[in-house]
Amino acid sequence: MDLSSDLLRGYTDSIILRRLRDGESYGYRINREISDISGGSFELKEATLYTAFRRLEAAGLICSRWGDEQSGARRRYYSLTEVGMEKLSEDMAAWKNTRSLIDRLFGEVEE
Amino acid sequence: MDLSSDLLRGYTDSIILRRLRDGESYGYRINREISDISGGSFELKEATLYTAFRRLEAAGLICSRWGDEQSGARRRYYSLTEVGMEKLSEDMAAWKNTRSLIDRLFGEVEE
DNA sequence: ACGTAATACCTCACCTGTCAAGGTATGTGT
DNA sequence: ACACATACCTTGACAGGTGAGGTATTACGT
Repeated sequence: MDLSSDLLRGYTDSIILRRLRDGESYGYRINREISDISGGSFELKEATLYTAFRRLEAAGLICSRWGDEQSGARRRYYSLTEVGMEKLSEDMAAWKNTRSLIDRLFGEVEE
Repeated sequence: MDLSSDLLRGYTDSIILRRLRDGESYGYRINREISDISGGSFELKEATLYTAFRRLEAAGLICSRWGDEQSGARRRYYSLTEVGMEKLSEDMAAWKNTRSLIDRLFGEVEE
């Protein structure tokens, strides 16, 4: 089952932040990890991913440096700032609330 | 805790459809119900709500009729079409998948 | 008589995030 | 030589959410 990214809109930033919580990483790898975790049912489009990096860096949630690869394509490495770590915590807490809210809104019994 | 509606974008349509599953209703009431269920932490903006009605009706998921209130403001009543009911079922199934995906993407242990 | 609030509907212009479609460059396998 | 994987990037169009505005009816207090 393919998941429409409309349903994940609003989570892209947090998903990327989460990928960086375990340490520095780069775009292509993050994208593959997300695709792997989702079992292929979802993947960020490149345009979305790189737009998100710009947004997150401008907001001071991540920072970047160019890698010094001796061979292969150059990579830009991103890492979480302290503000970014706090934001991630808030986002994960907000997710629990949102999840329970949507569950209730879709619930079988209310009123 | 206030929920950013960015996190709920993509669910507005389904949430409205769900409100109509128990029978005909109208905008103002639907909005109040959503607000009640969320305990006041979330409510659709009017512009969002009425935009959604247009969209859903154009898509053939709901249909509308003007009420014949003897007093008070006029109401436009909406109800689910068959296509709308099917769409709601699909949306609720998609939600379960999305929920589990985000849980995994936010998960503490993977790889 | 007048103002205010609740009910109930609506539209327009703007903003933001997604993404198709393009692009660049390096290294590996055939 | 050519395709493919890795790895990055930008532009323009599009869709949904929303602030700010609007209309109309009824009820209540002063």
